[in-house]
Amino acid sequence: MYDPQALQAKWLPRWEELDTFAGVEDPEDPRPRRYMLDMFPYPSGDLHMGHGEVFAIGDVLARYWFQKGYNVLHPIGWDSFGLPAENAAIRRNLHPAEWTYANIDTQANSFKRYAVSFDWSRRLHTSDPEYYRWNQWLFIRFFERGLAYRKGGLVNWCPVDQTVLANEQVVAGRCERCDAEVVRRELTQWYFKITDYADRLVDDMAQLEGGWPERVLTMQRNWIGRSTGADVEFPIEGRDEPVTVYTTRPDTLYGATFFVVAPDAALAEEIVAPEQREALAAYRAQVAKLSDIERLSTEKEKTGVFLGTYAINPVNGERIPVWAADYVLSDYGHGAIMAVPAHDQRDLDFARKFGLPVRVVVHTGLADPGETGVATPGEGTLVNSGPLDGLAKADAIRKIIEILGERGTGRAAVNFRLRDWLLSRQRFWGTPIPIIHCLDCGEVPVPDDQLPVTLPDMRGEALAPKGISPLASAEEWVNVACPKCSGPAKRDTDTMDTFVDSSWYYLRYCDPDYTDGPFNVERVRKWGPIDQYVGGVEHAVLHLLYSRFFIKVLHDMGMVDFTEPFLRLLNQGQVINQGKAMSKNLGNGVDLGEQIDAYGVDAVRFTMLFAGPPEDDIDWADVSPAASQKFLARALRVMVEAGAASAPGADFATGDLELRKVTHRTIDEVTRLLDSYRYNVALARMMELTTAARRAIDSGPGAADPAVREAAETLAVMLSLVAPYTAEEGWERLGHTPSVAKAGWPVADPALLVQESVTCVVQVAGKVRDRLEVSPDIADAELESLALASEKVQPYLDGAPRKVIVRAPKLVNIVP
RNA sequence: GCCCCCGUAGCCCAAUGGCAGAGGCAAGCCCCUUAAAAGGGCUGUGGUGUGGGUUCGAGUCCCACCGGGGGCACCA
Repeated sequence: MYDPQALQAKWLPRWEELDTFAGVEDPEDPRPRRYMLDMFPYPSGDLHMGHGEVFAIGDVLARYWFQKGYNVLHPIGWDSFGLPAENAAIRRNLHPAEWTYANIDTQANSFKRYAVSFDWSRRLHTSDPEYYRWNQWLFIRFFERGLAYRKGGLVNWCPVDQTVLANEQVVAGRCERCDAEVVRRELTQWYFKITDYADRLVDDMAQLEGGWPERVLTMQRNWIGRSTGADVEFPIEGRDEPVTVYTTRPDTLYGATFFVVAPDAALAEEIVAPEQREALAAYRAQVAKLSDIERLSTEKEKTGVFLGTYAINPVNGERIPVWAADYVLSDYGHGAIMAVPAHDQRDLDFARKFGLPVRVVVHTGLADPGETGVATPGEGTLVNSGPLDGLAKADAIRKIIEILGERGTGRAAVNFRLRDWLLSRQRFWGTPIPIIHCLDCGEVPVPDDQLPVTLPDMRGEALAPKGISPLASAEEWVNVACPKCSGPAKRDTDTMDTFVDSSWYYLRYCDPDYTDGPFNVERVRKWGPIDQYVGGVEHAVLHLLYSRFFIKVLHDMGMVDFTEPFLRLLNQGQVINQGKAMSKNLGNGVDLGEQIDAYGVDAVRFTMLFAGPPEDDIDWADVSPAASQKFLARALRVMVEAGAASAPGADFATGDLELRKVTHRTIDEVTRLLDSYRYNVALARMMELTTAARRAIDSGPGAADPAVREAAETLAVMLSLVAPYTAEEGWERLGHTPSVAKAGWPVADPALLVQESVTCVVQVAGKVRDRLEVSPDIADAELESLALASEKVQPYLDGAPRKVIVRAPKLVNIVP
């Protein structure tokens, strides 16, 4: 009788004692190192089905590498700062730490039961002062390098969470966390200068090709949005300084028929003619009322207002009207554009709405945009463009940049969609920003020897969001002496985005108790970068982009010797139920703990991995943990019966040849399948091996045959990756000492992989007409004559064949 | 609207351009059993969403369309 709960009760305490996966930092350790990392969890409650999947996937790989003889780093920690703890604390009149650390304990116990091969000695929590101290230390280093700065401007404000958000945390105008519609607010906030690294963030993706899912790379590329073009200076009537615009199509400069500035930019107010001032003010008010969601709608009609002033086209001296319109963004490029309606759909829509002229300057062979309303952004020959006439796009761009350069009114330029990372938050449960504001000295970093700046003791109602950070009301905490002049000063009361915490936690795992810096540089040199990262695709442009940025900065600081943190990335699918995401509303939730209680840890892990490729979603309604349990019981019986019939150390060479071949073919295939992350197929092969061993026991050479032991031992080791309890029990029943995790990965004997004969298919015109048993190393010519001589083939041949394709030893195709 | 991925048996899924089926679920049948459960075994008529194309040969490569999923969507 297979009793998974009994196996768990038996082995879990034994494993605690054995501590098989404790980290080894012995410099003499000859094993090559590997770093396997799962995205660390947020302690929102107990582990759920999604955790069950990610950690099952990660654990197979970690255990596989361990069995193969690598020194594996496979750590766990908690991303334990964040809003849910704070909201829970307000609701229940607690300190956020109470809720947080209770959940961490729950999750830690669940992880242990789930038998994930973590090195528990490296555990960390980002909400520990020993951890966030180093967030502060890093912040100050960034500040010193000009990479952390404060500026005022329009920011995204989440009215529900009562804090600002980074651009990356706004999805289609809504808060990524709580889905509330964000509003724009004018506020002074802290930023990390990620835009300084925009080029490298794009260029270094070359290192990740093949190791990261293509779609994640695409999403990052889109997010960064690098484009190349030119800056062109347009004089404005009645203004001393020209206004620069950015365009990706400088070749169409002669087609500019009007000029547009962002209505919310200072420039609009500055250049508006007195008689249009009122109109602009009204338009600005109208625009300000729009939500982001309305503003971003592509369905929206173009709106705008004439500013009563004119710009001068620098290449032909033409006078073109200046408008303000909200389809021009104040924070991209220079907040102003030259409008070329013939070759840009947005400009054309605007021109048609307001009766502005359309001039074709690229002959594309398509109908006149002025007539059709369809812009022609494609390639073509330049016309109506003075010196550019007759040129193709690329040449025209080169030429016009040259002309502008000579006159000093333009130059080649690169622009990015990426904005700086807004990192301050008006919430409590995060890392205090280690800056002291002094009236005389300005922004003064807290001296390193005074770190960490710990959070004041606040709980319950005191944490309720008020639109400013709760820390502001902790007066004793806020008021300090300026570290520079000792005068009265105030601490910065914002806390850091928790994505700061997760941008470098994987470095600290290498030596989590290190006290001389955020991480042990030598240890990171040894362990880094991460060989395999496993986690959800929801972080494609959040955590993953921020981490890449951090590593590049740390590289420039000389603290790490690599430029990309994660060499390989695997995005596991979601666990869904009945075709839909699990949710309370739908009432289709499945609880991980309940599944484990019903079927056992091993069966749940097995089911997660067997369901399909790891990146596919698993519909729990389509899979059968009961069937997984049945298989594990069957596998364990094979191991138990083999163990009862023979002793360890048998000479496998004397065993049944047929079974031995199956075993070794399985080793060969499973090894290759695991190397390519095809766990579902690898498990199918293990099931086949189990069936073969079963058959050998029942109707073959019998349980005592050494080949049966060999198969059973192989099975125990392979299953240890997926079903550690079952495998451990089987390993013991086979007469071995725990732990099976240390048994070592089996190696296929090449002599047992060769087949004496292969079935060769003989086709005539693609249809199978005969099968021949041939030697696997038969020569093409011999196989061809054998095939042509076949009696079954003869009737289909009419004289000499036109062509014979031979793919020895498996196929011959005769074309009559 | 643009880009990417995926459509194989009732279901989940396999198949270096070479016999469409490895594994599992469900279903049916058989053995074991007094019986049931447990256990062991047997059973696959879909020709790979549709239509073209390339090839000696296409589930696999190319084109178009249909269906599902995802990303981007005033970034000049």
